[in-house]
Amino acid sequence: MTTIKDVARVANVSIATVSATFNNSAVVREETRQRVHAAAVQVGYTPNSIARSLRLARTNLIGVVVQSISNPYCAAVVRRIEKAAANAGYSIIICNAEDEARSMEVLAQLRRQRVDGIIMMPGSSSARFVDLLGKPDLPPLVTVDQKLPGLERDFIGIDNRAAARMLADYLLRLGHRRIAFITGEAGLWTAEERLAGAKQAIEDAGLEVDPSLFVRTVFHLHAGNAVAADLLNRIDRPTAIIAGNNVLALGTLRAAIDLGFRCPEDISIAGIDDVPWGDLVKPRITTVVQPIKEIGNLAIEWLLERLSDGGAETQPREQIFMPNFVAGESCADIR
Amino acid sequence: MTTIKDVARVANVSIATVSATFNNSAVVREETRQRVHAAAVQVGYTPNSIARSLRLARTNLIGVVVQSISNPYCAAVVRRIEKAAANAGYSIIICNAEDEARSMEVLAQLRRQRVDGIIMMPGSSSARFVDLLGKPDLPPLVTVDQKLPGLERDFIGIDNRAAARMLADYLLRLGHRRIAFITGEAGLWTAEERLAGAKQAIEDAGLEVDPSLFVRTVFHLHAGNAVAADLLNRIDRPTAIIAGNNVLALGTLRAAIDLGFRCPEDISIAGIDDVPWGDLVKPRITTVVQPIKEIGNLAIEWLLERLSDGGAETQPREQIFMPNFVAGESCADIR
DNA sequence: GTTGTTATCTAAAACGTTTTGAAGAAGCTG
DNA sequence: CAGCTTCTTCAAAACGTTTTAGATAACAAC
Repeated sequence: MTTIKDVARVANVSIATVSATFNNSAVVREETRQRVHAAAVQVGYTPNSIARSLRLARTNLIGVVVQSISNPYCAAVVRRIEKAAANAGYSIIICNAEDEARSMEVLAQLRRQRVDGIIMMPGSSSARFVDLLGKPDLPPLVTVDQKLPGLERDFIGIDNRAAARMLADYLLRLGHRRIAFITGEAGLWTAEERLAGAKQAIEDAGLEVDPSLFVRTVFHLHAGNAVAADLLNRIDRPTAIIAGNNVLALGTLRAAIDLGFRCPEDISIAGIDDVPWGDLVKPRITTVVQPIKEIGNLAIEWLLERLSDGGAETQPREQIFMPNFVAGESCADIR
Repeated sequence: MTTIKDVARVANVSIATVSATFNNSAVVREETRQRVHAAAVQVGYTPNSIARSLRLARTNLIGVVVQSISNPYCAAVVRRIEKAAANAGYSIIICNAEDEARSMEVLAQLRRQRVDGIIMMPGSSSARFVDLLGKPDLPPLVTVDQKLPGLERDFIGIDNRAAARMLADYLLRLGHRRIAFITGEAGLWTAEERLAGAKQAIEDAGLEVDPSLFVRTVFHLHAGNAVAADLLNRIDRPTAIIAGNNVLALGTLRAAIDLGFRCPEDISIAGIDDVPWGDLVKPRITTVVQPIKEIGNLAIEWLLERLSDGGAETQPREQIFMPNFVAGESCADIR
């Protein structure tokens, strides 16, 4: 692989001049600039970012940590992030961190690689993990989606209470009185918030919440399936089910169909989070969707601000987007 | 950020010894090793991969180029790749390359970053692009999914003719005689192969192929929707439609439902490629699925072989996996 | 006492850049 | 012509590692 030295030799200048030329420094004479460029083409020179990074102590790399890139919500956000990052001259290293142990490894690895910053969609929220993320020796870090209690870092997410409330209110207006809610693991911020939002909406409507209708599972496909089946098999089954997650919504729908229920005639279903090509599922599921584009863009914007001079010192910021209600065909009017 | 020098000073050894310690060299005395480790902890040392990469001329980075990470098929493959790469001590830089111009930029960027290798799922197949990919100054490269004509590089894909043929044969056995086929852009290898496979199956059954039933579109959601609607609105509409892609299959299903057709009673639909949580769509679409896990693992395996000593010289290899037929509920028996 | 051998450590060079301070040339001013 | 600017180029140092060739010490063998 050819280096700046080869170019310098062929162009008959010093390596400093070649460097200046490639960095568009104004001081190099036009004629020299052309000679250098010609030489670079001749020897097939490609600048070495590694050497550059070492010298500048800046890699133009951003680490992106997600639970699984095959989760379509993550993938959509990552795509926005990659796009915005590329525009700003940054590349992204993507890391799947299924569990906490792997998350720790991944963070250590990113530190070794001297990424300039990290965007994380956390999957776990243990104290030890929060501790690690809070350490000042980690590069600038923006957290997305899952808010970690006690973590003093930039955070971007949605109003999960409002999201659940929108769906509950909608169902209440349609006349539903027995509304079930399936949510994710205890301790996960989004799961808790969504649960609280739904409960609040029901209470505000002057109804009594039936705790047995509020069930937990893991944010995973087949788990949702089983839990939904349980709900549907009850004698006093609910007339509507809100799923706390896109995957759970589909799982619930599938369970209902498999048990011979029609949606929305026999059971109404609504979900939080978009599902990819959700508008192709029949019936179209009523849902609240996150502004993924804005979330991805803002994550990069904030991170780049922190990377700029003086950006490191400012207080942690928080942006809570309002999700959008999108009516589908999965909820029946039973008034 | 602390360096090897700080560790050396605190441990009262030379930097060479620190380096040897961290690289588990056998020559360093046990007592020294412990002193070094203690010093490293004390000063909070994290090795600098950048410096290491510069010295070793090896980055342990792999570039992964996809059209869009939000395509679920890509995401699934990328996830396998990331996992396998991480196991082998490699990180991946992910790049979205929607069009050819962007692909070129991305490749130049990866070259500057001195990635050790590249895995690419190409979106375009122009001669200029193939030319660029064939250049020997590119790092080792494994192409996946889309085979580029005339490119002398490792390739991993599926037997697309067989995939289309499986579906066509299945529909023929069910009594269908007017079978339509929606495929992607002309010139794309997968699209052409699938088309050819379907045609062949119909001819082999002694039937005449009606060219007007073989239509093209872009591998994109709403395009598929429109094309499918066209087919369904014909007087002599087909009794079955094969979609050349997961997204097209869903688009076709949606178009059918929107036009008031029932699937499979009024129209049978089958597709190539899995769709994420495809088993949640009602009716479950009959499909052939790719062995994504095997594809991802093999891509890394081959790439790592090329990175090892002498791996660069071996002839380009090709692995064509056989996809798996998975019957759903979307095709009617009309015998 | 010389020579080898082994075990452990180190100084210095190298990897490919960017940047700094200086130097040479050319042009202008007085 | 001396002195001052301005323009352009360059040598050398630095970034943080790994590796090579050698140094030192301890010990054994002759």
